[in-house]
Order: sequence, then C-alpha cells, then structure tokens
Amino acid sequence: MKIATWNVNSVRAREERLLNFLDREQPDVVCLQELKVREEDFPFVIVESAGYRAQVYGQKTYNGVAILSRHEASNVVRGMGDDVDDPQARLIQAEVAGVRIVNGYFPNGRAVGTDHFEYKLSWMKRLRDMLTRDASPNDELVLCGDFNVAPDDTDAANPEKWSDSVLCHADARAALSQLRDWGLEDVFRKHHPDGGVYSWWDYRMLAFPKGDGLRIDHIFGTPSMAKRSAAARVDRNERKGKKPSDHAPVIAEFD
DNA sequence: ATGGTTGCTTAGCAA
Repeated sequence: MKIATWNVNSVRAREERLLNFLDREQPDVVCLQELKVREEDFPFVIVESAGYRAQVYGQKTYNGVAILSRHEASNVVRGMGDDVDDPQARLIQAEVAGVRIVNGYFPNGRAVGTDHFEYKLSWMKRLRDMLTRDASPNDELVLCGDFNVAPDDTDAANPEKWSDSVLCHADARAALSQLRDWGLEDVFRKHHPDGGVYSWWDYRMLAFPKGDGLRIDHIFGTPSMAKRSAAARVDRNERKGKKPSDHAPVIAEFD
C-alpha cells in the first residue's frame, strides 16, 4: 500500500501536476492539503479520469483537505467531531482498505505569541483528544499531512535561522510529542534516522535552490502500521520546474 | 533588518 501526502497550495493551480503525479506514482491513497476550493468546485472529473475517488472537505480561498484513493473509501468524517465550532476545513478522515487515514492541514501559527499560534497549539491538542476519544493505538491508523512542525533540528537545513519560528518552536514540538505519545511513530523518520531530508521550501528568497528546507509534511502511523512500513521518500522533483507547490509530496510504502 | 513569491481575488491577506 502506497500512501502519499502533498500540500498542493491550490488544487486548481496544480491540476496538471497532480495528474502527472497520480499517473507516475500510482499511489493507493493521496492526502491533499490547502485545496483552496469549495467542495462543489473541486476537480472531481479530472481526478476520477485518473482512476481515483475523492473525499473532499473544502473551503473557499483557504484551507481544504481531500483524500484520494483508488479503492473505495468508507466512514468519511469531516472535521474533528468535537464540540468546538471551527469553520476552518483542516481535517478529513476515511477508511481505505482496512486502514484509517487521518489527513490534517495543521495551522501554520503565523508568529509565536499571536492568537494564530495559540490556535495552532489548541488544534493539535484537539487532534490528540480526538484520537484518544475515537481511536486506539492498536488500530491500523495513519496520520498524514502538512503538520507545519519540523520535529527536531535535523529536520531543518538551517536550524538556528528557524529556531524561533512557528515551525520549530519548542511549544509546537512539545504539542507534536504529545500527539506522538498517544501512540504514533514518525514513519518517514524510521527510514531516514539522520534527518537532512526536507519537504517544504519557501517560495521567497530562492529557498529551494539554496537548499533552505524544512521537513514539516509527515506520515505518522500506529505501531502496527510503522511495522508494515517498507520505505519512505520525498519527491523533490515535484518542487522543480514550472509552477510547483512550495511543498513536495512525501510518499511511504506499507507491506 | 528588510524583502523576497505565490494564489485567491481583485488590494490585501495568508503562507
């Protein structure tokens, strides 16, 4: 089973790249973030022509997440399913081939000390609470997405430059640890223990050619899924060429 | 220190 996660930064701006990606990689499941589109405007026809179904939690202009799958998806849930009134479309779940797929577009947080950063931390806590409430570490569950957190300094090319940013801040990393401690393993890390592999490069300041990357897109799994994981990689080529997203896809394979 | 880019929407925000 091949599972990919990709922040496309507008699914409509990335239609051609998405089709090429599906055709080339033939993943079983693709978790997309930052669709920037309402569900009714999602390019279902194009995705279906490539042989995929799409479960979409859309939003105009901002956010939006989707789970694409070659096989049928069931038990689709949009949002956290808690009592918080949150208009931001950042989480969708579905069961595919016996695996519970949780796809999140974690809040960026903008700047430490702002309400946006507090929202990021509370959103991550809500996600942990949701797992505690609705799932078990004994499940076959995979949590993918743009976490907007680099787990440690080996996940940044220039850790000192980013140390105080919302992507590397100690509070964000602590919230990530809390999530991991529920019963998740960083599947990508398992295959790249020394770090130095990145998934996002800012559009600005020539970050990609300068190699100023961060690993903020992740595939986490419960112990049984981590055990099944056979390989993981970043498709850096998707960050090259004409009209790339600022994120590259992360891909993991499971036995 | 600042500014740099992209996308959505149409000048300003978010990342």
